[in-house]
Amino acid sequence: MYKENNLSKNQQIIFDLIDKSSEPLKAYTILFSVQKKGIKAPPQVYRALDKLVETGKIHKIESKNAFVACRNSNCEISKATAFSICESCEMVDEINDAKLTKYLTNFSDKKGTKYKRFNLEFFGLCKKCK
Amino acid sequence: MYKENNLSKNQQIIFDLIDKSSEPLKAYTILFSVQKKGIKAPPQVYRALDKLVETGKIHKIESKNAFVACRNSNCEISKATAFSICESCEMVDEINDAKLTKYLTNFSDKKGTKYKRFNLEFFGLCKKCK
DNA sequence: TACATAGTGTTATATTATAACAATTTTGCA
DNA sequence: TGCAAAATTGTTATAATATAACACTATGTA
Ligand SMILES: [Zn+2]
Ligand SMILES: [Zn+2]
Ligand SMILES: [Zn+2]
Ligand SMILES: [Zn+2]
Repeated sequence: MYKENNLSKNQQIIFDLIDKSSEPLKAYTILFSVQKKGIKAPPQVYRALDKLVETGKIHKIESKNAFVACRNSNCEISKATAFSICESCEMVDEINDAKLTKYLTNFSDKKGTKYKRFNLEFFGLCKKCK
Repeated sequence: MYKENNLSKNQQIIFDLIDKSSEPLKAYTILFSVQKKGIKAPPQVYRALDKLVETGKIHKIESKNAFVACRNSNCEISKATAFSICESCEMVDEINDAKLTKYLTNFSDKKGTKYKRFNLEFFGLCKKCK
């Protein structure tokens, strides 16, 4: 079963839920939603989330402790993530901007250090809320 | 007492602790450290932290749930923050790069939306750990 | 003084996340 | 095919992070 799509049963259930959601989902919201499917305890949810984040299927919105499905081509396996977050309605959109990604991926600080990963969160008002 | 430096007693105690620290501090680490000074309960710590974040004296490192003192000129009151985070030793440095700030402050997405605030976290290895 | 705003102290509780252990399923490969 | 390693699952308990609610005190300004 695992081979077919490389997601395990719990991972698939939880990914489907996140993928269908129009807003970021929190771990315990997910837990309550999937209890009817037999996922009953927090570790089951967190383990699936960890794996999905690791493989770039989902991203964690750090400022919200919530998870969204990746809408890009897996963000070079999550080395370069950027989001816009509405401060009014909580909406989150993944930003897919090649120039921005390039700029930040190539960024080096004053000591000349380059970084191998970044996460960027923009805050403001979405179109609806403006 | 408040007027002298615009920080209240608890705010000053907690700011001093964070400011002197060479690494990000977590709320409960702070709580344990200041109990001898009479700050005994989580809400006292979180309220001070909230105010210090709000006024730009400290920043929250979202990926670590920890707090650092601002090392810039208060980051235009925390509208534009960027950090480098070592994945090995946990060290965090605030990035102060005018070009980067300008680039991101002026960034507008494909729909032309501009954002009023951002937080950027870079991950990699610091000089020591490389 | 008197009022509004900000800060404090306290108890309890909500929310987010992991440790630890036993069992089963899947996978890669001899 | 058959076996061991790796991944996944299930479960209980607990750790770590954060807020609600309420009573009270200090401060700034009119
Ligand atoms: Zn993505
Ligand atoms: Zn909105
Ligand atoms: Zn700063
Ligand atoms: Zn380091």
